[in-house]
Amino acid sequence: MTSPRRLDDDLGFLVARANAVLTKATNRVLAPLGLKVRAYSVLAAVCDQPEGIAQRRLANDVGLDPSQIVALVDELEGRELVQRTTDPTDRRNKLIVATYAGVALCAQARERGADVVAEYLGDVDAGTLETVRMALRRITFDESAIRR
Amino acid sequence: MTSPRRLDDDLGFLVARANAVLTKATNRVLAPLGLKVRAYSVLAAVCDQPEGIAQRRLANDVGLDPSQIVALVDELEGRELVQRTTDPTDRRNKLIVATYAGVALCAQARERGADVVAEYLGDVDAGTLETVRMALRRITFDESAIRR
DNA sequence: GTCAATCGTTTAAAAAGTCAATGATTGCGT
DNA sequence: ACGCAATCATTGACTTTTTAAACGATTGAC
Repeated sequence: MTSPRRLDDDLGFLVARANAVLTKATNRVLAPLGLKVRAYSVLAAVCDQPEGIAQRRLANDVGLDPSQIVALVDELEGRELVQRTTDPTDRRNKLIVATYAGVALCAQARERGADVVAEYLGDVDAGTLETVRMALRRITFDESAIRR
Repeated sequence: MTSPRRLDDDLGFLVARANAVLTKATNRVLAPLGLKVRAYSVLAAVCDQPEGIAQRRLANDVGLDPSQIVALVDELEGRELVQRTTDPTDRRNKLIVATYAGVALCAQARERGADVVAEYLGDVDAGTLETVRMALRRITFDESAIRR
């Protein structure tokens, strides 16, 4: 009914381009920390769950295939940012927990990521910023929408 | 200064996840038209320039590497959705123009893409929707921001 | 009229995403 | 107690997307 008239009115296109820009810029500022956005998102998701999180849930939370999580956790574990232990209550699960160093690095990465966003949206007031987040969350997490 | 406390407060992360969701869903609805989002964006960018557009500018408009445009335009040209002619005023340029069929298919694709967005954000009022677009456009096109 | 720059194109390599299969482990039904 | 289906992490193969360097053709500037 209300198709966009021009390409840069197309929300899907805008999200894609914004993602490309933000990913590139964020990768650049995360490079000194030895992280890329994918590794950062995994680390952050782990840090969000101090009790530890199963890789399955991790994959779901960050929106990646479980097979990719393996390599990413491997890398974080190798750098001692994260610990991998088998869940005693269900030995199929591997519980991932962030180390002190992991939490610290994550905080730095968060800061730098926020700087990038501020670089582009610094002069946007907090209210509209939250509106944007809300819309994106709806796309990302809305269970009612038909997917798959 | 104001880092996100949790991963799903991170705007960059939200954009990335929303992009994944929208891309997947849009690819699905475009499949019957024989298009994917990348080809659609190229076709749409061409349709936005009825006088024709050079591939270089095309690459810039859709945010893809010029080398990718070659293959995408090749495909569209093979399907007669687009015509490629060398610019008489500058024979280095190739001018891309959409055919009738191209414009028609683009309109269909636009419609289907809009349907996907409506699926997720249908109950969001037009005002906030435009706010979201504005923010994304700022990220995508803001020349003042430090890039590259 | 030479030289640097720009264009489209080709090619190669890296990164990211998709998908099926495997072995270990669990919970359920019987 | 036992077998069966389901779930988990992991591996491997495969496709798509991204990134980068190089090339010949063409142009504009000096």
